[in-house]
Amino acid sequence: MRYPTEHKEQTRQRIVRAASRRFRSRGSEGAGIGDLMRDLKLTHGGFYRHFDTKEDLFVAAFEQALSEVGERAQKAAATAAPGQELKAIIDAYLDIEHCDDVAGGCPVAALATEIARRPAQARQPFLRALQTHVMKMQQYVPGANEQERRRKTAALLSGMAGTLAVARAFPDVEDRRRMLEGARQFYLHAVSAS
Amino acid sequence: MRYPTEHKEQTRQRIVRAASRRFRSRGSEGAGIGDLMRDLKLTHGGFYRHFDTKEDLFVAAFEQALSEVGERAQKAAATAAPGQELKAIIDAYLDIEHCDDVAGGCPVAALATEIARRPAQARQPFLRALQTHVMKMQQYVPGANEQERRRKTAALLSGMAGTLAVARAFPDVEDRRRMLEGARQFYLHAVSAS
DNA sequence: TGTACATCAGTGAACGCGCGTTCACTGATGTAC
DNA sequence: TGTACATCAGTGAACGCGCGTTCACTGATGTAC
Repeated sequence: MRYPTEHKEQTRQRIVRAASRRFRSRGSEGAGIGDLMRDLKLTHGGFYRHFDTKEDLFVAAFEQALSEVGERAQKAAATAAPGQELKAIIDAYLDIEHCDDVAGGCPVAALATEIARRPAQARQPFLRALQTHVMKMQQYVPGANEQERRRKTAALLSGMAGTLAVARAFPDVEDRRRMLEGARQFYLHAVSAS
Repeated sequence: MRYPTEHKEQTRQRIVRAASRRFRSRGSEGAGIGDLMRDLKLTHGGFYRHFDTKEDLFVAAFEQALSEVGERAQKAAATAAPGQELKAIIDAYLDIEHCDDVAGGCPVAALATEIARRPAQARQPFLRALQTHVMKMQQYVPGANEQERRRKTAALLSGMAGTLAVARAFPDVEDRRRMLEGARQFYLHAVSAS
């Protein structure tokens, strides 16, 4: 059957959004094309009308997730009291709800190790997405010049991602809360002007 | 053929050490039993004389790797000038050689996301190993009381692991160096007395 | 001292399963005439 | 306006491959008598 003109693009977006959640929850190897398409009430064969390979989907899903996270951070900054933007970003990132929502959370915290394992050429789209994200975020980080702000931003974001990933290993929610609270103080102190 | 009494234990250790490196490089799903045993000049069937499942091996490999990393950190602290122990630990961890030696490096930086994905019960041995590691390290971190030192240690170690994982995604060694250098300053500042 | 048997780390064929990918096919709608 | 054909998102069987695990077997050495 033939579909309306915009139908294909809509299906593609549904695939990317669902995949983005599945990859974050289960990793790139743990999430299969068949299950994904079944959840969308489609069959696995149709997947290849939208993507050449699973890897292409993984890239699109990562980019999608990272831009979501970036927007959420900017929203947190926008609604913060003046001068409290960075604190708001840190608090929102190291939040228990973010910690417990792996599928909807930061893809760096969920997938960083898998990206580093890919061959160098396959990493390029991820790196571009990461660099764009850091550039968007560095405006909120204090520092003497752009380079310093940039490096602090990279350290802060990658550090918080690591903390979130480790906190997620703890089955007890109170353990996670304590770890996140400790980390909020730690990172807040780390970014304060020296 | 029958082997000397200690032979089995030696083989087991060879398997764990080799697996520990392979898991860190390739992830728990990317490293197969067949390849692993072949590298050790053994066949895959013999594996099950030493471990019931691949998961058991993964646990042993993680513990092995984390204790190696802990010993290396303590060695760095032991050879540092008085008062410079923590700086020595941070510098050794965020070192370009550590960054580029995934197989021999910190298993938290290489595998944290995979551990968080396991069912709660399967995570327990990893958590025990992590907690032991944090307890060994907290003596080097300043703080008003043990709880504060402990939380700072957890934030520092998980943060540095995240930074290392992200740095490894960059194909260019100078990019990695810059990121590590920025992070060293960041974490050094973060742990300094407020 | 000699002999028969037990042990058990390691071997390698085989099994079962999941998964990414391919491909011939479907059928509703758009388009050409 | 009507008709024949083209399009193409989606279907579902099939393929190939890798991998974790099982299992009957091997054979050198230890042990019992």
